[in-house]
Amino acid sequence: MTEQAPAGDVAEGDGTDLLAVRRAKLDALRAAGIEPFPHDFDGVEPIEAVRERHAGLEDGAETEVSHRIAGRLRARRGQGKMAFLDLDDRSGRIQLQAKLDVLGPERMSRLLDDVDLGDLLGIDGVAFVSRRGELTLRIEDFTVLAKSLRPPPDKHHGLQDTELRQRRRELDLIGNEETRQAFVTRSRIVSEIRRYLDGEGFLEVETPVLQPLYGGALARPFVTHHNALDRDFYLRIATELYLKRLIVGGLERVYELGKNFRNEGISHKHNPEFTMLEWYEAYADVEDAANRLEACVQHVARAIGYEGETRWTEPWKRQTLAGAIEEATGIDVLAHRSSEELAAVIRDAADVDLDPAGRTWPQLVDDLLSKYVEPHLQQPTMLFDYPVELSPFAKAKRNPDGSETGLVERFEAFAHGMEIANAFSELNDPDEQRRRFEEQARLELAGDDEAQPYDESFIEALEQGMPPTGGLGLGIDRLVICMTGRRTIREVVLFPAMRD
RNA sequence: GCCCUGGUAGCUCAACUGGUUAGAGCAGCGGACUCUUAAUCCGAAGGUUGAGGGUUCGAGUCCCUCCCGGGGCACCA
Repeated sequence: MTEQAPAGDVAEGDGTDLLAVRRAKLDALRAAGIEPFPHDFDGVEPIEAVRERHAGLEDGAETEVSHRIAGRLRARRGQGKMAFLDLDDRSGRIQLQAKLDVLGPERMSRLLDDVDLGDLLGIDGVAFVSRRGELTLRIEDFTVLAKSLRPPPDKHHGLQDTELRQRRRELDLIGNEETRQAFVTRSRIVSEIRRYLDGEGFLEVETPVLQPLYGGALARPFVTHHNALDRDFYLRIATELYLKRLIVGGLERVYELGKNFRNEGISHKHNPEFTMLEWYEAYADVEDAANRLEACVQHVARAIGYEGETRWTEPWKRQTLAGAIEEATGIDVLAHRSSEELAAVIRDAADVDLDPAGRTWPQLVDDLLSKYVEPHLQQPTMLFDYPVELSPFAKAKRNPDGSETGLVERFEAFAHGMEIANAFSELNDPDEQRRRFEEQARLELAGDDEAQPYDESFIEALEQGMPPTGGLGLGIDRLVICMTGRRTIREVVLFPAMRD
């Protein structure tokens, strides 16, 4: 960071020390009896509302309507005895006109000499439309609301440097309209998801972030330490197990929308902390979860006025996982249920370039999915019927004749080549759940370092009796990527993880 | 963790094959201008080229180490 200029030596200068120049103007305002950091400014109207009020006026039209607005000074086009300025607030931008014959020499000089681009101003002005058709407020009075002591980003190019944009997001938000739009949209997406679920009788709940044992997903956790208890805790990797205990407790429809933490690599679709929605619905199954996901996302897309290429509001494509893999690679994974057998088929497949050495059977299926299927799923798609080995918390799918399929009732939803959601008919047979945990332990020994730890208190909860339940997890950051047309998770997380 | 690639003024970008004093625009400073909108015009400024070392008569440019981004691989959602 740049050093602050020493106080005092700022009254005169050649203008090369940008910070000193701004501090000198701060002093000049105070010397003129103007408080540069006042406490409030009442009765402010959003710029967007001013625009709506005067929509349709002709070029050159005058009004007698006065407005009070507030925002950041973005540009100034001086003309001696008259000047145009642009002011931004969250809702948009509007042009201001400052005239010597309206403001008088004293206030005109304050506005043009002591106010800088980037300062926060309150404006009282009368609306008119310029000769060239721009809605403008003629400034009757103005108030400095906060002096800006650092220069703003380039008024035309904004802030381009990706590192600066993420480390100093406030500058990105000031300088880049698209950034502000993306985060406003993110906020609306989250609130519309809540509105939908609340309207469907779900309760929003909060479960522990610090957990004595992590679980509910396949991932490595962060570890932290509680001093008074002198023991380690894990930051949650999922809310799944606690939420299901609430279903056991009779809350029937619950959701939690919050941060999860996974100690994995960082990429354009992975941030160490990320926002996840999970909901659980008693007396429902995977089909109900699928229909509800579709309804929920469709509600959101309509509510935010989504206008991109993705067909959220049409019925989503649904197919089986095995079918999608076979379509893409010609390999029928269900016909080769051991790692050795599947590895041999993968080696023989002409169009498949994967090294199956040392991979377990579920890992191989996952490899095929991630490399040959997932990247091509641009439009919303649900893949059903996952192998039981990949799904330790999902209920088995049965053939009509009652025979085993080796599959579970589960789907994952994809869009823009990314997984965005994961859902299943929740396993509620405690003995079967215990066997799945033991199978996870076996996989861990076989080389899967992210297998589930055994959670006895969760088993006990299932022994208490959990109703049949449909559960779903939705990656909020990824949904926001898709709905805002951004390329990476860093573009939709305000302060993504970075080195110090 | 590995591979590739980048870091030049407050911001956005130039600078050929290693060659004079590292250049523009915006912002800032001084001046002109009462309907401009990337306002315009005149003038004067503004740089430890990410940091450190090396090669060379000479380094923004080549080499090494480190720091911080971006892309890819691996791992994951």
